[in-house]
Amino acid sequence: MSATELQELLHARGNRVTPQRVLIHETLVELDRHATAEQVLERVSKRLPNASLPTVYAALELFEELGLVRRVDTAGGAAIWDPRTDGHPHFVCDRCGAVEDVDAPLEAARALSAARGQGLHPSGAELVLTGLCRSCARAAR
Amino acid sequence: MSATELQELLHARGNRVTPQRVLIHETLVELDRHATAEQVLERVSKRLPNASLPTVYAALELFEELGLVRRVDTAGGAAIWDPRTDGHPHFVCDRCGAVEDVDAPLEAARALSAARGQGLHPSGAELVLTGLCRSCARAAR
DNA sequence: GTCGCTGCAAAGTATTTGCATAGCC
DNA sequence: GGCTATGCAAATACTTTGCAGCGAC
Repeated sequence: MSATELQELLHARGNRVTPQRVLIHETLVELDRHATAEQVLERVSKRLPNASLPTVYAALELFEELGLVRRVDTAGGAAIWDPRTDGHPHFVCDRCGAVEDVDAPLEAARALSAARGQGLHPSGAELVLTGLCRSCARAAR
Repeated sequence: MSATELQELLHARGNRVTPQRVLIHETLVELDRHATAEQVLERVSKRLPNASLPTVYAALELFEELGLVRRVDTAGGAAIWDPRTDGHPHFVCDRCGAVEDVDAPLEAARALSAARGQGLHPSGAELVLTGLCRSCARAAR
């Protein structure tokens, strides 16, 4: 998504186009990879030294409503914000907490329809695998 | 799992059989439903007034290693501990945070093998759906 | 000019850790 | 009796909230 498209999206909802929001969005696009709020701030701070963590959280939450990012909660550690729009599973290392994308489709269709059958109104699905990442598996041996 | 089996399992690993552990396990079996650490403590406290939250966490973590419960992290809210041994998806309400079991199989086979193909060593999978629960969907209208 | 957004500080929530003591083995 | 698990308190990590001032529109 371009900066122009972001502007239109924000205007359409009556939200203001602030340098912080533009920059945070740009950072997500540049990273092209999930990141924690802290990591986003780190990059944003280079060009906007006074930016704050609450602002980053507010912007990410807004972007989530806009469908631009997905928030993924990883057991214990910090949540990650993923700019990939396709649903894909994530892997979280039990030992070091590292998060990695898993290259596979999501396969949540049956769960979603089962949930609807139970009277729920699901809008999203997250599949999180846990275990040991490469380096931690090696260290454990 | 019976209390006797728990004892054997603990002994086999060199862990002690304490009243707290037995009671926490019993509570999980009685509940037969996912619960937060706080909810477990609440019930345990009725019979063991001095029981503490750190002890509950320690026991739940131990039981997780023993394969007796699964920890499920729900966005933002407290983690839940699920005594069901079959993998099944969970639904978390975006608005009120309520957690509900989804009655469907897990379907993580492709994700698991993809992860292995990426050199990871997955040992578990959690599928979490988000959206609005019955009452929140009704309130939103 | 108005009103939403930001930055700062502080609060809040969930979970973990340090340490002395109790109690299982 | 030795040593692990417990209970208490405090620390930690992450995220959210309150509020005054700034700046987008």
